[in-house]
Amino acid sequence: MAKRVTTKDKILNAAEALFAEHGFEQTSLRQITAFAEVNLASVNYHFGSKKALIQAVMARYLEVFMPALDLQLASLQKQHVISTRQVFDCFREPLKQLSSVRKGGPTLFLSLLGFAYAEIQGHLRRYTMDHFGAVMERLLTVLHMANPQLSPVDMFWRLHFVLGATVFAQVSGPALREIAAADFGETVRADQIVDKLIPFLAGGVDAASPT
Amino acid sequence: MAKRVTTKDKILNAAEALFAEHGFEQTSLRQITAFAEVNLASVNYHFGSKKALIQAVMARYLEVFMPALDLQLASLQKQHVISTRQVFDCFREPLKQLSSVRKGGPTLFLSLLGFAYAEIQGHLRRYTMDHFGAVMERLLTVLHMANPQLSPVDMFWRLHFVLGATVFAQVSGPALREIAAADFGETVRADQIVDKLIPFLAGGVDAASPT
DNA sequence: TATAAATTAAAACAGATGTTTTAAACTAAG
DNA sequence: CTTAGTTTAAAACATCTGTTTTAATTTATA
Repeated sequence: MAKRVTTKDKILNAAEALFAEHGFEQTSLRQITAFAEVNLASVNYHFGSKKALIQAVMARYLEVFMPALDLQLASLQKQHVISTRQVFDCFREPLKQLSSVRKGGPTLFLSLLGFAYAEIQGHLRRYTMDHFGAVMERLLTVLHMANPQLSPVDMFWRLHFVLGATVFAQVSGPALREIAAADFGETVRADQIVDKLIPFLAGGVDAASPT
Repeated sequence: MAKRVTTKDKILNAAEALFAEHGFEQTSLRQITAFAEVNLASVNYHFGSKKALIQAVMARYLEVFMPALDLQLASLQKQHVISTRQVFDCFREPLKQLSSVRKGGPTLFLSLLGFAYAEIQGHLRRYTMDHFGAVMERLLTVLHMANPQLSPVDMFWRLHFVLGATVFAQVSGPALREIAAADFGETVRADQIVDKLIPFLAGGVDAASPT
């Protein structure tokens, strides 16, 4: 008795695909409903508003990712000596688990996160802090364990540099992959960007403090 | 005989201020003309379109910044041994020179650049490559001199991670500075972000290659 | 000063957006 | 089968966007 695909799910899936490709603000409700082959008004009927739809799309991933990340960080936290590299490697497994949400889930999630952070900093910041504030705190804790020589404020800034590089790598990912393929003849799968990113981030965070 | 402030300059100045604060797409022509106290239609009269206005705003800074950067890079290029840190330090002086364009010019320029890159990747990429492609090539050259162990494609990716971190630090700069002040009681001037950023970037680029 | 050109002003235009309203169609319980 | 509740459909709404048009005004030229 396979349940039929509900309108609500059609909308979520269409919105997710279009959001990940073009961003939230650049994607109109008409594009979504046309792609989902449902009526325009059904978005506001099922979700109330576009903003609520965006949150619903993000929630499907965050509810899987955040607890998994928290688990990894908690496990790492038990150790007495922690490297920055280990902290960032904590993101790998939770990211992989997003494949269970959907094929290509890890890449989709990172794209969505990139656009979310790029377009609606305040909005997402509030949502993330409200729902997953504990995870973020644990992240800062283990990062500080890995880099006790860094002052809290310097770590704060570097964490946001990290976010910036990550977000951008994802948002610009498709375009950059094309250029890399054309200029260097090296095809890079979307999920391989993370492999290139993590050493860079760890190197940045581990750098000597500014004088 | 101080020349009166022309409508064209009023528009440029108002647009620059609003663009730097809210981004290009988030700033409407009506906001600009209201702030500049000029008629709405005068934008299209003097510039032709909003896109052309954006380019005009950017050009005022790029025409000062890019040649100055090229000079720094060319000077560094004469040396036989170059560190990544030296490459990034090449940006400091050209940035400072933007104070001659306007008070707070360096910060304004970085904000504009951040929004430009975040919102209209292709558009700005084309413009930059068309007008200042030689500078970008020289930048890649010296970066490769500083890191001969990195493959061209890896350097390509890291350069864009650098861009992402930089852009984001600037776009999110004001908000982050507020948070840093509130949470850590440390006030950071806008131009000091660069001091925190450069060590991070150099550390990231210098990191060992991914296995 | 008279005339031509350049600039400014006000209004309308054409298109897109998120949202709401109203009615129709479907679905499930009594 | 009938009815009540849920869902879908079509249209209109209100607002905003960049742009164009037309006329008035200012500026500069001869």
